[in-house]
Amino acid sequence: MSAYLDSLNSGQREAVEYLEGPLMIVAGAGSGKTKVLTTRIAHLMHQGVDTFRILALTFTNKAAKEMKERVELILGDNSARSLFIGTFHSIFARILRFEAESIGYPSNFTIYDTTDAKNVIKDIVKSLNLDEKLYKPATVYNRISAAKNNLYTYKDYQADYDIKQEDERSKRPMMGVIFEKYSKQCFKNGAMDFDDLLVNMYLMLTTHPESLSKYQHKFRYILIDEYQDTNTAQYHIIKLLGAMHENICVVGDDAQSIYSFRGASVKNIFQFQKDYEDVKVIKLEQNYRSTESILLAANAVIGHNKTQIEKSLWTENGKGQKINLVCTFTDNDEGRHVADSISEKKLRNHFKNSDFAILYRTNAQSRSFEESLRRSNIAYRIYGGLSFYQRKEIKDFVAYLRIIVNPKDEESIKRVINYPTRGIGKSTISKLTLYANENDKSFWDVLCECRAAGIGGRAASSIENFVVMIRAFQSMESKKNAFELAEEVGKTTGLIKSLYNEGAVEDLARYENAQELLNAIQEFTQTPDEEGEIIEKSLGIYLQQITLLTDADKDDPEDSDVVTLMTIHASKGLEFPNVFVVGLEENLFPSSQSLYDLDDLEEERRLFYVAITRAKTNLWITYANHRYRYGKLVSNESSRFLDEIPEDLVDTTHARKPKSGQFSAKRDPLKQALQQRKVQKANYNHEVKGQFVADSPKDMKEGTKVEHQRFGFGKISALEGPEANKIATIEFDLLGKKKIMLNYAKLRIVNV
DNA sequence: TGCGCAGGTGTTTTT
DNA sequence: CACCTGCGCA
Repeated sequence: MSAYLDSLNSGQREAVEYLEGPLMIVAGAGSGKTKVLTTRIAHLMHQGVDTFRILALTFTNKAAKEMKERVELILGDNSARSLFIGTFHSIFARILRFEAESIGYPSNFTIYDTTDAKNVIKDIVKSLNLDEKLYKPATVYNRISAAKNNLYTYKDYQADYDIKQEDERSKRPMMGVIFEKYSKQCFKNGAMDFDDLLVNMYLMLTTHPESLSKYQHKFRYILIDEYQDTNTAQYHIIKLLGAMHENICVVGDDAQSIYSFRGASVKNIFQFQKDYEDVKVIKLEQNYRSTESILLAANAVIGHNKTQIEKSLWTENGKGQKINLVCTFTDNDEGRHVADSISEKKLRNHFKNSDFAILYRTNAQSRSFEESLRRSNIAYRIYGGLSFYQRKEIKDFVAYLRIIVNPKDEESIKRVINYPTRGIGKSTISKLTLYANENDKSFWDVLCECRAAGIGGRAASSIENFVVMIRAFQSMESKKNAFELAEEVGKTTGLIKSLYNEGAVEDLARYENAQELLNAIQEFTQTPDEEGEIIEKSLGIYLQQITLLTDADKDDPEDSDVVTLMTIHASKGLEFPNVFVVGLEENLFPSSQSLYDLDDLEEERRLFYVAITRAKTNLWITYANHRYRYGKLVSNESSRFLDEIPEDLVDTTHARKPKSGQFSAKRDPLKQALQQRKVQKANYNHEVKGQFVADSPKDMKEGTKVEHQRFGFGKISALEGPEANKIATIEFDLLGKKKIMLNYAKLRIVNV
């Protein structure tokens, strides 16, 4: 039989082998959830299920990527590549690309990120002459988003009595009108925001029975990760897609539900059992990740929540070290203490940087740790925060590309029509907008006939030049690939040049970012796939992909060894040998916004539970008596959650109020030793680091031993295809057989 | 029209 | 503290 089943415990194995009919896996933290999901997919394929009939949905790209890689690893070949594994948003975007026209959208629809969406809202609030303090873009956006996540259209919204009451109470009676205008504007722009990807998927399925039936047939097996985080829209889509075969497997843990602010509802877990007859429920309660102390602490904390599914997580792992509770004077001391602890732990126990994670409640907390780590010469990486694609210079560049692909995208046109400066000012824009609205024309069409809109003189000729330029780009689209086109855009628009000319240091960085965007597009077009598979690589697809990428999706360099800094939200699903959970203070964690609502407070507690359960071996929990907030030093009480951890599990050596600077270890002998170690390590790393120069495909023959930049070492076992485009089958030491297109793969020959 | 500066304002969490 | 906005000036 299949060897991959052998490493599973009985519950896991049952979950993998129960293929037909609805299945709910209640999987506690660290109980091997990902292993079950990936093995299940591999098992399905092993049973002869076609890859394109399996749909697996996750919440983050990272989780999707890991799942794909692990399936590949189990199967030992690249047959996993055509699996539909991805986030709800990215998979639906992919499907909607095919189906968009049936609901009136162009297939090259633009995907608006939160910033784009807020800009549209800002314009609408202005055009309605509303109080911009009251109708702040973020507030309006959140309200609309919440409605959409519940599948409310603007019509539903306007008709709902309770909503109306609520908006009037908060003095925002025009919310429904803004929602309507926003929806119409996005549609007119051929654009969808994040929520629309769900809403429109639902709309498409419910209004086009033939499409619904197509996807119901196609996806014979559906798997949903983190089911406790699904919102109403996602819930209904899953239900629709799975209605024919009812082979829906959901994995979830109510204790880890931390996205209710995004419309997620734990109720979906309970509802699942009511929606289908004979739902098989399997609980995974053995934790393989953490020491007993860590697990006991986590269980004790979550025990303070009223609402939860009964389960008890246990482990066979040893008791392990006590949890370190650390109190410092200020947030800067907190940073220093964490950096020092990492140094010390590295030295004593020979951990790598990547064995450590610092987890915090809010992104703003990263500052003190960045400083202390930098000072201690510890490499780190912050996940989250501003994505590469949200930087101004990148958004500007992308806006041009978006216009080429989808000229209806008014938002993008407005963003760059006068950047770089070409003398098309505010008054001209508002004239054009007015004319467009009055004559029911798209902004682009009005640009094309700007003189009819009453524009003359210099502005008119500038606009005409702009239109000619964009049209020229559009006609290049069929002749050039995405990279060549983007390069042309950078040159012709003067975008690259304007960045280069600005001269200051940060401008140089922006210039380099623009170059990096070009590199990314180049890579997208040139390297069809890791395995050399060729799929469509149009500019339109590229643009739809990048909006859904976050900073966390960026690949780490192969040789990177860094401490991870991230929010607790972002850490879900990950594990580290050593974890610092920081900032355990009232008003911060639990957040000040959550103190007056039991449900909110319980969600904060679940968040703390998630944080604790990331740790495998060592856990530190820290807090500071004083912290800079808005530039002012404020004092804090320790978090109520700390009192919920049984005392006997905690080491309080550093928990008593220290004097400021107590933990700064200027004369620490450890530090000197560390310096030496660093030098050694650098030498050692040097060999590994060395520039990876790929060898020519011509020199590769059957039997040649090679090294792949990502896949490691292997041997070519077969060659096929024409001389100019040879495809090699390579047996990798770690990953097994893979087919690689030599023209695209980066391989170097290993001399034995 | 464009840029620089002063002042106000705000912090959860993310696809 | 850091970002954004609005205002005033060239």
